[in-house]
Amino acid sequence: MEAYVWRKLPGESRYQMETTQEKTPAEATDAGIPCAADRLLRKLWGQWKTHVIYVLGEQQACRFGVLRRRIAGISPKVLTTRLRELEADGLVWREQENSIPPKVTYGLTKAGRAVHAVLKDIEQIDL
Amino acid sequence: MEAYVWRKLPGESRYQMETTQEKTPAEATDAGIPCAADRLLRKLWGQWKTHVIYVLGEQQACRFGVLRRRIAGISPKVLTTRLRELEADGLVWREQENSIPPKVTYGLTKAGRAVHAVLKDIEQIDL
DNA sequence: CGGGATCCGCACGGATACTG
DNA sequence: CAGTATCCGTGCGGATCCCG
Repeated sequence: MEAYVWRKLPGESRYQMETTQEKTPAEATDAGIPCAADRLLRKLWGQWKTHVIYVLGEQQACRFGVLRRRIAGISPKVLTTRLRELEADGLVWREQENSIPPKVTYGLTKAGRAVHAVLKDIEQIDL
Repeated sequence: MEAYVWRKLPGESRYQMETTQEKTPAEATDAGIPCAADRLLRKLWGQWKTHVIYVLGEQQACRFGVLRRRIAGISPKVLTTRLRELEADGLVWREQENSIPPKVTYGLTKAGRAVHAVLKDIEQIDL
């Protein structure tokens, strides 16, 4: 592998490079695999997500307003969005009581608690 | 906590809400702490980063071109950027040989190997 | 080979206002 | 209370070209 041709031809000002396609089947296929860890970590991308998991992990359940107050600086819109994403990813459940005033409670699913545990582990390791 | 006043005044069409500032000092301070796990995970945000760590983790050291070929679809510019970020975060080292043709080698630092291990762990857990 | 320089689109997050 | 609706700036990633 790693063979190539690279030279400055006489009379040319620029260098020329010709790669001789030496990609092995292995090299061609073993790329592109979105690794398992990546799938999980992507669910935690974006601001606030880990923070939400943390707060929800400490309590059993939590209402929107409490969450919002415990996560200083987050706007309601963003908090809603993050919660919806986490819910779609199966990490968070949502329970709505159609009363006046409205009352919505959030909590971690089993998967969510697993992620919370992972976060705790990572926190221990740190660097 | 969680006390509030909320009512529809006679003659008004909209509801009124007055929050009585009930934030406890605890609630006010325990937010905003960027948790340790977050610090580490942020280093892995953005596309390709975990992939780069993976590939570098499997070999001891790796040249730019090889890396590029093993990560299908990444552009050289983006790969460079990611590598520079990982280097700045202390996860990757870089060794340059000022020859013609240039020859640059990358590898994981101790911290990088730790992260690689974490990735492997997460992969096991998955969901 | 291993990049740097540039341009460009758009998704993401923030701010503000409104509502049943 | 627990959201939606709207606007808006920027940052990230991709594409392209260049270079010793």
